[in-house]
Amino acid sequence: MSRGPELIITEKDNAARRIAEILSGGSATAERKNDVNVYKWGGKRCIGLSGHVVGVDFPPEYSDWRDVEPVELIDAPVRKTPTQEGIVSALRTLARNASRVTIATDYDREGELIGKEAYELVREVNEDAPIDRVRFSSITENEVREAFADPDDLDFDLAAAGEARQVIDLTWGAALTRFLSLSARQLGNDFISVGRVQGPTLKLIVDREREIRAFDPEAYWELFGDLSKTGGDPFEAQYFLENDRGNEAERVWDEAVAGTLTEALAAADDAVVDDVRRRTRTDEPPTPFNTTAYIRAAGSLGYSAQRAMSIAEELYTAGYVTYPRTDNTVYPDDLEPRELLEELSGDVAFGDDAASLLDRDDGEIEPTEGDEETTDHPPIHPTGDLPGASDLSDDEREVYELIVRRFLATCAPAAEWERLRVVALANGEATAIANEADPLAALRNPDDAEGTPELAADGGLRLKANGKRLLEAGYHEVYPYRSSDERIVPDVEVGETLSLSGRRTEAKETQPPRRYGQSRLIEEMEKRGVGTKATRHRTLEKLYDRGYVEGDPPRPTRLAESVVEAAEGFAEHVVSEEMTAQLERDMQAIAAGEKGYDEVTAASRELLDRVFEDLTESREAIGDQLQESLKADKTLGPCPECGSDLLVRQSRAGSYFVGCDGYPDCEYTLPLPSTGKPLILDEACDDHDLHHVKMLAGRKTFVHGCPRCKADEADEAEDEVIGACPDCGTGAASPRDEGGETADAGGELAIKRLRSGSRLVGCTRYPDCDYSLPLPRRGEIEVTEETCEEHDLPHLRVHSGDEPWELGCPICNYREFRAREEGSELQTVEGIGERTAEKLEGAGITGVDELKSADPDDLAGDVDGVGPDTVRDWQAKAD
DNA sequence: GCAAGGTC
Repeated sequence: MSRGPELIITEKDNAARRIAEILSGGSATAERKNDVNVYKWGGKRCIGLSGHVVGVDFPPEYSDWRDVEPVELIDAPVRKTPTQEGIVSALRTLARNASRVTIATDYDREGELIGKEAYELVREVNEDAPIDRVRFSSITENEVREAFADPDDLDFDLAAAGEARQVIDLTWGAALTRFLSLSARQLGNDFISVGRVQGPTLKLIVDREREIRAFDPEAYWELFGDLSKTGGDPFEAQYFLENDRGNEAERVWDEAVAGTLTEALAAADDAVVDDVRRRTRTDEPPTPFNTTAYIRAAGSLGYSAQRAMSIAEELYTAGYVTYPRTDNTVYPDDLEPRELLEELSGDVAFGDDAASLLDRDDGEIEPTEGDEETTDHPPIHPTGDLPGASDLSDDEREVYELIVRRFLATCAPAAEWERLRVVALANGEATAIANEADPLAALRNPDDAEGTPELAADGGLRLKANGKRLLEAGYHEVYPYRSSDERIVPDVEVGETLSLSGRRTEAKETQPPRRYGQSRLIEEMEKRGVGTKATRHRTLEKLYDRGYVEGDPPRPTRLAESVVEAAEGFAEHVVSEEMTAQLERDMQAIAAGEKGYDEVTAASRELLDRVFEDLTESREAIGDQLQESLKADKTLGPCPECGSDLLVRQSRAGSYFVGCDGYPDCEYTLPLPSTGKPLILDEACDDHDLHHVKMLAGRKTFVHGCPRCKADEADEAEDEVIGACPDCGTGAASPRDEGGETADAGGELAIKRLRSGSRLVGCTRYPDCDYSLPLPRRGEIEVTEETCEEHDLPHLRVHSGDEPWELGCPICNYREFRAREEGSELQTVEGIGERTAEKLEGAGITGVDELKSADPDDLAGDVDGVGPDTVRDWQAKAD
């Protein structure tokens, strides 16, 4: 047996570094091998993989989509090949002379499989060294030491469960994806994919869209009035009816009854308090963050799921927060909340709040726990290493504070609310009139299957008001992301008379269910067991990339509907969450030794064989349907010249425009705005029968409308001259170019409207002179009497929204705009956020070039809270 | 070029 060093293998570099630190007592040194860190101390080496370093795939003879029938993939062999050559070869080199190997990958099923992959790579070069497995769910001194003191063996059954999943996912995914793509002749980048996770996720979105489309709105009425004590503030109360089962109804489903009740309400000047109920309610602090809860909270701050995960990843690699991909909602025993709170109390933003939790009278700190306790990683929480003032961008800072405050909240006391419910009976004529109405009709909800309930004994017209008051702010003191708004209803007594004013009846309609937002979808996926903490947000991204959903909240395209329909008809399994559930059961059975890998994969292949029997017969019909949908997703409406369809197309340069399906016979086109990606809306133009277009461009998203209307408006609009062109007009200072053309060619500046919908101030001699200044897309532009002395141009005023705003001189405006852009250019440097950029601008640094050429010591003297080293750091990063 | 699952 070899007497070489002992080798420890982890799932990722970060874990390798920390484990080396713990086991070596801090003496480990790092060394690069093939771009991989190897940590070294005494007779030990520790290397981190990068998740799976080998992948499953078919042999190369199956790689041509046209040569191989998709059905052949079902029984094709599946191989494992290295996908991370550098890491694999480093591992082989280290393993060759290792005397012992310890697998320390993550403590979950996928970690066991990654461990087995490492095991096999080791065995290829070293037949003898004993190979152990250690398991721990958080990388802390105690857990790691205990695990290494008592190592275990790899669980080959558990790893085999993971391998079964790999093979089943690959065969189903590849065979069906190729089948759909080939049948619709979509072979380039626009192939049509399906899989065990994207299938049910897409069906979830499409099913909701079907519900929305099938929804039939129902009219109803609600009545309100404002009550007040003498001299007191008014508070809103709502009409309701209560039956003998104690059920309350606020909605009136009959227009005539609503009319009578409105009359009754009008007849009352005051109302007598009939009932006052007061109770306190405990509002428990939130549970620790797992990935899904974190994505949801970041979502309510306006971050997409993708963005939230990438920021968390940054914070993790920088060492400020723990691993962001976790299912766990229970802190490990090792976590000392008191110590962590002490470390956090050093921060300027949340330090006082952290300290306030340490100062509580009862002294005890007992963090909350969620329902999900797993072995993978701890819940996401701050590490206690505080970032410096300029270490984070603004977004990173905001998200970091969210994670910190979530931790604070889990250590904070519950909040206490007082709920106050007041019921008042309208006085005067109201009762008599109200009793004329058929209150049964008022209470009858068409959706209520229980039938008509008995009425409460007393008639009349009753109003209720619900108030809530925060008695103990509790965790809200440290966690401002959940509403702690109060609704004040004053203290009143039974029998007290309140005056009634502000009576109103609101006509409403029932609303269709809402589309799922991104974080809501991820929550649904988790609830249904579809995907994992590390993949759910990526699956969503994939649906966007594949052209299955657009916009936010994601809306399915026609293509998505056709794919789901085709799957429902022929391969229901792949759009059903039951596929994952079944697989999960099989994996449990393999892990428990009750079923074999071969048995499970063979059964899955048989099922896929049967799917293909039906599918093959309908190949053409499915292909036609998919192609039709692909075209429908791009169709705006009829071409005015030839009657074919107008389609959204993309030029070779990448810009979007509207072109005719009859091209090249018909060359009709319309321009689209240059910013954003076009989304075709349901709404259509009455004049041209063309669908409206929305341009998706993040925060700059806007509705363009009917592209033909926009082009017509531009054609009809007169240019409005506002002055001389500074490049070629009267008084222009210098010769324009060496082509002999001189200044003072008589060019004038005019407000112009382009066919693409944008507006600008440009030279009347365009295209000979291309001087131009941008104008906002929205609002009426008024040319005022006021003149800019510097540029001899009128000030402009923009009328959009409620208040007109002053754009001022268009040249000055553009100059300010450019300055702002330059300022924000600073933010492209890692570590510089909005606030830091502002400070730098205050010191006269407005662009990256200026930053690079600045003297670090001088600049540090001019900017608060920034040292020369930080400046040098920025300068290095800006290069 | 297909999936889903790791990690960066």
